[in-house]
Amino acid sequence: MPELPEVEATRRHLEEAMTGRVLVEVELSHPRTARRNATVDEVVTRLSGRLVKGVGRHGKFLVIDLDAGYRMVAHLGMSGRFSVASPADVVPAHTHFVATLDDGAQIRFIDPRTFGFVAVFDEDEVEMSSLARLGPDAWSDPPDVPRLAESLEGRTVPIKALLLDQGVMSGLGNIYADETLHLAGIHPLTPAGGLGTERLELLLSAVGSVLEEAIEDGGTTLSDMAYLLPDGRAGESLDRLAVYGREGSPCRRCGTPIERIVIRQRSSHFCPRCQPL
DNA sequence: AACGATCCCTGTTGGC
DNA sequence: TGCCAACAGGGATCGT
Repeated sequence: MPELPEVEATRRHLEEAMTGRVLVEVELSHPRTARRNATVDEVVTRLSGRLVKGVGRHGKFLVIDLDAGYRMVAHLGMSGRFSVASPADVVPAHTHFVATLDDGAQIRFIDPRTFGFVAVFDEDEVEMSSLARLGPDAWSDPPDVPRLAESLEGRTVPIKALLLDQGVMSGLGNIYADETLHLAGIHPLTPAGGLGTERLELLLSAVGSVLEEAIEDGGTTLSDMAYLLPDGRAGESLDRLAVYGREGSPCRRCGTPIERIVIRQRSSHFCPRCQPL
């Protein structure tokens, strides 16, 4: 499922394809994809004719700067992906959004489960949106140890749940949160507020290296997931995963079978020997 | 305020 | 072999 590395890989493709281009025609065919705005028509009207000034990212949100004071904000959700295509290319099932650029290319948003969205906000609306409540980006602007310690002070919530809290630090999802905790040697049920300076340093270091490596690989494509890069290629990070989806398989470090538990209704994978509680 | 549960959605999978 | 329930989870929302 798309997390920070997959969104960053997507951002790079969209930046190349969209920067300096004009959205000459916009089609939006699914109301759920437009649900952050008032109506489907509002999204289409606001986007049509806009010049793309740049393509950014905050956590798992894509933030595309437009002229006239608008920002296109998109989230891939569980199953969303963008495609940079030619109008002649076959349109995949579940294509809910298509923007045709002034060079003829098409930016398409394909999202079977419709957890993702495409929105367009003015400045005031961005302030009111969930974007404004995001913590610092886990890769490009990670908190330092004192700042993270302050966020975690007194928190009893398991560290795994806290890594998924986008208000503390944004970009990690279930896969890379598990991978990060394994690399740092921290049990996912460890109370967040109980981590000392030394383990917080390990944790932040692990966040950086896990994300860096995944970005180099173009993200993770799971066998049962639709995530693909905008050029149609699959991410290549799957074979590197140490714990996610490896319940019962030997830990790559010590050989102990990987265990799976449920935390906050989500699977957590860990090595009981490398990550003692 | 902090924390936990539920809901949304559909392609894939596993059990019978 | 075929069918269907269970499963996957990011973020919004609500209850405790």
